[in-house]
Amino acid sequence: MRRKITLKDIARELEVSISTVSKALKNSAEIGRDTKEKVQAFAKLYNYKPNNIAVSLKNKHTKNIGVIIPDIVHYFFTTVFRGIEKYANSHGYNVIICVSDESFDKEVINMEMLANGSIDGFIMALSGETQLKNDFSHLREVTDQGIPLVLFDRVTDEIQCDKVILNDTEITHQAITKMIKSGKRRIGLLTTENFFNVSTDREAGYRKALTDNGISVDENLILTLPFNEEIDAIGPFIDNNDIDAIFAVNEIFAIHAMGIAQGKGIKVPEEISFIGFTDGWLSRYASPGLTSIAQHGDQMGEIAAKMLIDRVEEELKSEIEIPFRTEIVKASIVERESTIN
Amino acid sequence: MRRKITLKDIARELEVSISTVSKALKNSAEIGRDTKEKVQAFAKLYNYKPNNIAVSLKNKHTKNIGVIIPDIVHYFFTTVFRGIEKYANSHGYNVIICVSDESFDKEVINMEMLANGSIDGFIMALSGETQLKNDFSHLREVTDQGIPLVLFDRVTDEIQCDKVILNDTEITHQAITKMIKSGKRRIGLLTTENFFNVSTDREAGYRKALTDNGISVDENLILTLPFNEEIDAIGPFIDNNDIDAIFAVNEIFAIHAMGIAQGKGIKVPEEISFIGFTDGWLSRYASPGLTSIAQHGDQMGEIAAKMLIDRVEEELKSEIEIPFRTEIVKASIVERESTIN
DNA sequence: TTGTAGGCGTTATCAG
DNA sequence: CTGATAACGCCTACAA
Repeated sequence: MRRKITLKDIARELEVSISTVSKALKNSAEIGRDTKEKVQAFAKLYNYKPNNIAVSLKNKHTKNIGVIIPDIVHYFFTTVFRGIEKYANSHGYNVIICVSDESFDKEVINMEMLANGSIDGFIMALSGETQLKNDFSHLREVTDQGIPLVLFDRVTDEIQCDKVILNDTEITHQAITKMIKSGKRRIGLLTTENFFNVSTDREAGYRKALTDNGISVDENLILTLPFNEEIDAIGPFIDNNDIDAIFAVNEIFAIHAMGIAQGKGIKVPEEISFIGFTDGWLSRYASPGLTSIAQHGDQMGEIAAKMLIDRVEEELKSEIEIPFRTEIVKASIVERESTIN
Repeated sequence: MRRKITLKDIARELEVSISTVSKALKNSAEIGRDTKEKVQAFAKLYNYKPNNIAVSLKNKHTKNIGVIIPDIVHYFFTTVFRGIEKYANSHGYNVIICVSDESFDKEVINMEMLANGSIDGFIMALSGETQLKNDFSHLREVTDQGIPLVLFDRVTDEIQCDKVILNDTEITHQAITKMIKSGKRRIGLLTTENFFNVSTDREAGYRKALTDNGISVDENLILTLPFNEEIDAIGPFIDNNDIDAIFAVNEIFAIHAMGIAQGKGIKVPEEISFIGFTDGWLSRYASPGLTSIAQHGDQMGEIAAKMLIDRVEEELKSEIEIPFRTEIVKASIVERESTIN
């Protein structure tokens, strides 16, 4: 078990000084040709690689990005993460990922763990509890220390930082309008507790689309479902409201609702059509295929990573402050068989 | 923008030495009560936290675990990751995750990035290309340096290290036997290229179950599908082989096949029954619900993390060598409506 | 009870 | 062209 070799080891073996070795390996012009060659050959032979930790300590940046998301077994977050990882890796950064599990406390603990030098910046989506409590002191803590932060999807106006969001309101407006155009009038909305900014935005799009098309909003057609998968309310909701279309703020709700409708012998999409947010595996493989809103998580992730890394690297070079930006990713509607074209 | 405070800062402010501060914060008996109180109060006030990087450099371990998996948008890997993250976090470790994307080169690059001091050990599942090439020099490189490694699911006998695997052969045997017991005789197997150890193991279970039950293996009933989702072959496969059951080595193949069968008007499970590996969202929400093999990814992840952390921490304390272990997680069959009970 | 010094591995500045 | 020295932030054996 050959231990990792250090500059010091090379210096000792070659009977030169540590700094000579360091410079030789960087091909510094200060070092003589033969010394350089000797050192480089030796280093290659013993597979020398600088110790990341020591470099980090010296340079005061780690080339690590911290990502904190509410859940990993979740198509959308997974794709965002993939985008982050892809961009980060191709730019020499590693990704440390923590899962808040929708818990405020875990989010705080994770941030503290990482904020003590382990990472150069954060990319995160707020946990449900954090949005509920509306307490962002841990984020402020971090930004006050000058650690760059990029929020995506689940964001808040309370914190000044870079953000990447979806055009939730607009795309929902489009989707609802599409349903109306296809002749639907009694369109149900399946949503989550409204402390989620995304649910609020989607509901706004829903309401506006209806009124823009001369349909008044019937509050009975809006069903708020709890966090966990308690879906018993969907059956009666369909039965009692003369519904002819359902828009759901996530894939699971949509698939559930469609299954329940099919179980009642209701024809999809003729009698009830369905659209769900998140164009994941479920939407693709449902039968009939579920028309859905593609959130382009990969793209959001790449943008978030780019914003963060750009900021990190700018701050290294210059002292000029970059203003915070909010990038909006445009969702798209993926048409399948659960809606009338 | 208040920068992070260091021991040196505290020492300067309080006009004591750095080591006094260091000891005081650790409640060392060497330090006088009032000095300790003064230092601790000051540290709390300014929210002092030791710099992880400096501690890592000093202690020569980072409290980071490197995880390398082939894919993240994949139910099974996601659950394993969740298990790893959960165990690691509760033991003060962070998780750095890299995605090999089934590519040998990416796997190598990622390992090299992390092996230079960033992590205390690796947990990984081999990429498809790595299993195909059968080249594990990058793993050996790492283990030779004394970096602990735990392989899970996609493993190899070529490398001596801790491993966590599923009882693939056995559970497949059980599942096939179950199908036979329910009256099925022409049982098809949908599998992937056999360089994956898991596919090989599952096929072995399939073959053994048939012969154990007096059914000879018909090679026409084994369909090998490529990596990507090329599924055109499934239709003819069903048509031409008088098939009455299908076992698939993953969820997607199973769902695809079931959809194709349903499209042909074939009754599930009476005419053809289905079982798929991976008890993910798709299996749960398919209609009919897909009977599937739960791989208990969370559990595999926790075990892998425990094995790794135990080894890392043992090596710090003592010099005794812990022998390598292979833990076997027992899968279970989740019965749904795609099979006859 | 407190402080000094050396070191973890690297880099950068400055002197020779 | 090469080397000594200091520094990044922390820890600890040893000295005072």
